[in-house]
Amino acid sequence: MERSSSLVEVARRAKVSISTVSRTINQTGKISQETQEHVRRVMRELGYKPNRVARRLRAGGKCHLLGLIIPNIQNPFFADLARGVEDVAFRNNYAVLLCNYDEDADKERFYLDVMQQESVDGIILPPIHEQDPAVWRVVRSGMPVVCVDRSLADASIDRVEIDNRRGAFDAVNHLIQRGHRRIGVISGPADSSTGRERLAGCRQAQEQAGLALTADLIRYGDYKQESGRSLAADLLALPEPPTALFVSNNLMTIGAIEAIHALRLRIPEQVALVGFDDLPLAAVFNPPLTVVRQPAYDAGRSAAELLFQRLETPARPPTSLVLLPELIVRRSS
Amino acid sequence: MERSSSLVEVARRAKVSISTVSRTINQTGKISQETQEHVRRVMRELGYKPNRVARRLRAGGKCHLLGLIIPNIQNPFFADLARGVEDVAFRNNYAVLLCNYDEDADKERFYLDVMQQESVDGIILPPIHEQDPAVWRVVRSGMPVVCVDRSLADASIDRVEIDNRRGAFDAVNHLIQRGHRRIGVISGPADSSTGRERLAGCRQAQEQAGLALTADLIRYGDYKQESGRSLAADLLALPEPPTALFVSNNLMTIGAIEAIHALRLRIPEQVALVGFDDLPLAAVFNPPLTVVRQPAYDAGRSAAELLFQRLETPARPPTSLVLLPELIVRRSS
DNA sequence: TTGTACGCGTTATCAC
DNA sequence: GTGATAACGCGTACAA
Repeated sequence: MERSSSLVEVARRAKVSISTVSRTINQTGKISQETQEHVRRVMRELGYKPNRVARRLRAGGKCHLLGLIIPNIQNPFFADLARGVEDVAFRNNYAVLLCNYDEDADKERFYLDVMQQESVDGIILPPIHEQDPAVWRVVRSGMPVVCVDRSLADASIDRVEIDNRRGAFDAVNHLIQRGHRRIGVISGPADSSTGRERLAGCRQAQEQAGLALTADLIRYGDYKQESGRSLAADLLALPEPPTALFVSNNLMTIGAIEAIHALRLRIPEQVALVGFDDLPLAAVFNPPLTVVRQPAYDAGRSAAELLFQRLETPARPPTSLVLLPELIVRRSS
Repeated sequence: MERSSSLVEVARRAKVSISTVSRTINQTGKISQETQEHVRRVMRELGYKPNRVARRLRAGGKCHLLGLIIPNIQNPFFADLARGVEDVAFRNNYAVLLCNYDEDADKERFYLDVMQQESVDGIILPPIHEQDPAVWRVVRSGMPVVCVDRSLADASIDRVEIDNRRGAFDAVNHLIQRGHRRIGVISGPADSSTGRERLAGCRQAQEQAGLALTADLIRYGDYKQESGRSLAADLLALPEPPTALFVSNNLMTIGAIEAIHALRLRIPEQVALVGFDDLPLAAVFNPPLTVVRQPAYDAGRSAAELLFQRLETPARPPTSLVLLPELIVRRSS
């Protein structure tokens, strides 16, 4: 492989020392105007690009690389989030090392190791759960970490959350306003913070309306399509079936629609439906889907901005940001 | 930041030289069993992890990092593809540096530079177009490159393609079988290989049926939702509008549906619709969408496997793989 | 079988 | 202002 020219090469061609070249690049120290211009010209001629790897090895800081570890890139929510992170990074001339841990603790640990070994400037991630020892280890090592979407059970670290309770509250409250009294809930895993918070939002809305959210109307899924399908089928087969369904994430919502179609039920006349997370086709669906839209892109953007702020001012107090989801009322409810 | 211990640290604690430690890690050279075990124990105690950055700086090879540059992570097709790449990489203990170039040549160039400066082991990407000078430069520099989905106008490099012509042919042929004579085509960019091939497939199907694909029924989009919407609106406003639409990718298909709904046209009675690429909601859509499903995950997987084969045997002749798409007939056609 | 010393491309700390 | 030089952590040729 044709070796890309190094600092030494440039220095030789420009007949100056490597320190002069380095200082020209980094604007550090005093260099005369003419020398600078001369060096710059030579760099251009040689098509010189500083070697990021060497830079990182030396410094540790300012490596212009940032790590993002997400549960599942195939979930549109995380794709949007990743995009938000990436756009901010690109604007700052940073690249993003993006990894996918597939809700698997081992994979998460592997990628956390990789990030540290790559000495990235900082890491953004939704921890797999609230006391994630692997993440804690990284935090303690001094690596800047920003939690997004999910978080650690400790306020001392930067975080961007979405108000899950509020989103679920709005959704269920909306269904109640429309006159529904028996509302089936397909929740996320009981041990995930998002799952718990969304369920709490449902409860709150029901209690406020003087309704009881009885256990027989709650089902716990795993945020995947198939569980949405089977649990919805389950609820709709009840002796006294719910007249409305609230589903806690996008993939399970798709599953719920499958189940509803299989029973040849009409939306919203026979079953009203509100899902958490927007979907690419939701707005043109028939009927258009009422959803709680999470500001995924903004969450990613904010997380990246928080990280850059911390890199700039390492001593600043931890910031906690809460973004509001938005109930988009369309026609399925 | 608490410095993660280095080779020197391990060597000191184990009372051996750094080469012994290095050789123990890399299984290179002869080390006595007992020394190895001793060293390993010390490494575990210290929680030692080799520094990937230093490793890359040294060798250039075996850096266990692989670059993936894709047009748009928010497109489910590329998300699936990325997932395929990542799974194979993970199995080989490789991390993936994933970047998003947003169909923007400048961004693509930026990320290609990053990849080289990071000295990744190899790069997987769909080039932005067939004579992509930035990609060519990288290839000439000796960096292993695998093209996936799209390719360069030269057979001398590894590639994984999907039979776009065949997919488009099947789709349009299907519409013709259903009796359609005026079929509107929303193509991809004219300078992308996928765009051209899919268009060629349309042409072939029409010619075989003795139909003329007149220019007024073809529109060229940019694979994004908004272009699908405006171009579909455009076609449907024709004095003699098409009775069926073939749309060349998923995001533009969503846009086309928007346009169809805006005109209050019924699918498939008033406009039949076939899209390229499957979508999460397509199967439960009303009516369920007829699509050409591309094996995106497999394409990513194959590309990564090809790359690993090349890393193992740099001199092997370039391989070209063609994967078959599948027409899934549902109810929109 | 094991140890020593050098170089990878940078940046930072000296000295001039 | 500018130049020489020591790290950064690792792999490896060469010496022992």
